[in-house]
Amino acid sequence: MISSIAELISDRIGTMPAGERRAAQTLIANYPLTGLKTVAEFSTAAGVSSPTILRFVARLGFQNYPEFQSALQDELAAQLQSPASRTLDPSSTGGAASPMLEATLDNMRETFRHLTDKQLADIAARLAERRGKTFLIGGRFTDPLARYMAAHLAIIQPDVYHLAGQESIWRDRLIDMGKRDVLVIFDIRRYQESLVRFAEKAHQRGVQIILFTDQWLSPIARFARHVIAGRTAVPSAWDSSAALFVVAETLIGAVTRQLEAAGAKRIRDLESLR
Amino acid sequence: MISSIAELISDRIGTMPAGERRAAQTLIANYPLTGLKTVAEFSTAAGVSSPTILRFVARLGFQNYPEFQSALQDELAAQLQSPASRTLDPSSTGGAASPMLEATLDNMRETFRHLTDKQLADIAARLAERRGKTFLIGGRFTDPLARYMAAHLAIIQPDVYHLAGQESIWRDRLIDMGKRDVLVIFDIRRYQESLVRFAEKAHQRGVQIILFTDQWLSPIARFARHVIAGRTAVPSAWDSSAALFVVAETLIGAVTRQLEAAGAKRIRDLESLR
DNA sequence: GGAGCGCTGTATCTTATGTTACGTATTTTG
DNA sequence: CAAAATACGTAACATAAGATACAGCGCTCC
Repeated sequence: MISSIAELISDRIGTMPAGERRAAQTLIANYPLTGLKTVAEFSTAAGVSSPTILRFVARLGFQNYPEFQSALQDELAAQLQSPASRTLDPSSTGGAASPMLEATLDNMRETFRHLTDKQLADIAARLAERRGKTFLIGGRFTDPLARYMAAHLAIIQPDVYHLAGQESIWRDRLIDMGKRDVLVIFDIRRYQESLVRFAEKAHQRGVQIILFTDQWLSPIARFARHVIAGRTAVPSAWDSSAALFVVAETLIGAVTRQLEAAGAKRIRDLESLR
Repeated sequence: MISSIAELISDRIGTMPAGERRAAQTLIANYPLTGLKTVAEFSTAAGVSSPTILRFVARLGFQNYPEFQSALQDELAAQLQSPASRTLDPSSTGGAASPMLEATLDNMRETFRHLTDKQLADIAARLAERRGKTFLIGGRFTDPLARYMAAHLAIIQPDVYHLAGQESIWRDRLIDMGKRDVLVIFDIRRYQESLVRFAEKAHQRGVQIILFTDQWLSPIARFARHVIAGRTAVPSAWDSSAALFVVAETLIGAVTRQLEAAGAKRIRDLESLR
C-alpha cells in the first residue's frame, strides 16, 4: 500500500522519462519543501522546464499542481502533529556522547529514508548485469569511496575499473566506454568541474551513470540514470561522506547477493576468501 | 532574540487588533501549515477577510505575503533537517527498512561506546602535533579509508603522506620514519601479513602507531600506541568498515578544530575552500 | 450622547502563476 | 539505418492569487 507521496514517487520513478525523473529526485532530495514552492521555482531547482514539472505531477495522478501541493501539505500536517516522537533516541548512547556521531547517525537514517529498497535493488541489478564494463571515479575527497567500492566489485565480477590519476588519463578511457557500460561517480560539494565534463562526455557516449552525491545534487545529476543523494551535514569543518559510504556498502552487499543468486561461478571462489 | 516566526507572533500578539489576533491564533494552532496556504484559505480558516491576513503579515514585518511564506518554508526546512525533531517514526522507516543499515548504526553506537572522548582527544592531539611526519596506510579494503583521511589531513597540515602501491615501495619509506613520526594503519580481517611486518619495523624505529582495526584486533595492536576497535559485523558477505570510517571523520574534525584553536596559519586558508 | 478615530470587510485591480498548444529534439522500434 | 513515437522546451494564454482603495461599522473618549 502506498501511504505517502514519497513512496508513490519512488514506486514510479523507474517508469519516468529523464526529465521527470530529475524532478522526482530533486523533490525527494529535499522532501517535501521543493513541492511547496511554485512551479517555476521547482523547475529551476530541478533544472527542467515548468511543463515537465506539471507532467510529473500529472503522472503521479494529480489533476493539477494545487491539488498536488494540498496533498503534500496534508502529509506534512500529519507528520508534524504526530505524537512528537522525538527523543526516541535509544539513549543507550546517552545522546551526549558525540555530536558528530549523532549527526552522522541522523544523516544515515535520513539518507535511507529517501532511498527505497526498490531503488537500491534496481541499481544493484544494473551493477550485477554483466553486459558491459563498470567504471568508478570520485572527486577530491570522495575518490576513496570509489576505490572502496571498486575493490569489492572487482572481486566478484570482471571488468571493473577504478579511474585514477590525472584528468587526462581517464578522459582517454572514454574510448572504451559505450552504451553497455556503467559509470559510478561520487561527487559532493564543491562539485568538480572536471568530473562534470567527464560525466557529460560519458553520457554522450551512452554510458549509464550512477551518481553518488549530496542532498544538493551535483550538476552531474542531469546526466545520471540513478542518483543517490546522501546527507553530508555534520558539526565539523568538513562535510561527511559517511552516509554515502554506507550506501556503497549496502550496494556492494546487494550486488554480491544477486550474483550469488544467479549462481555466477566466480562467486564460489569467494568462499575461499573468507 | 527572536529566532522563529512563532515567537515573533506571540511577542506581538498583545498589540494586535481583534481580527489580526484571530489570524495569529489560527496560525499558531496549526503552525505553520496554515501560513503556507493561500491568503483566501488562511482568511476563511481564521474567519476573517483577506486584507486582515495581509495586514497581519505586514505587522510582523514582512513586505508581502510571499515573503512571509518563504520565511515559513525556510524555518520548516531547518526544522525538518535538524536531528532533534526528526520524526523517523519506527513504523515507516523502522526496522524493516534495511537490516544492513540497522546493523551499521548499531556498529557505530557500539564502537563509540567503547571509545572515550579522552581517547579521541588524545589521538587527535597527537595527530595535530606538528613535530614530525604523518604516514597513513591500509589493507586491501581499508586503504581507501587511509586515503580519505590523508586527503583531509594533508590540507590542514604539512608532511602528511599516504603510502600507496606495492609493499616494496612503502618498505623503502621506512628510512624516512623516526621517533617523531606517526603511522596510521587500517587493518581488519583478514589481517595482512605485509602490514604486520611493516608495522613491526616501523615500531622498531620508534614510530608511534595509531591502529584502526576490528573488534578482534589485528596483531598490529601489540605495536600500537593507540588502538581503535570498530565493529564490522553486518548481514553481508563482506565486513563493514563504516564504523571505522566515522571514527576517521570524527578524528579529522577534531584535528581540524585543534589546529584551528592553536591558530595555525595554514588553517585560515581553509576558509577560502568552503 | 455625540464626534472622532481605528478596525474591518467588499469590491476592484494588477500581478504572476499555472496551464496549454505547438514545434523541435531525442529516443525507440522495425 | 530509417521512420515512428515519445519527450522536452518555448511561448502564448487563462486563471487565480495577492494587493489596494474605499466605505461601513463599532469603539472610545470627550
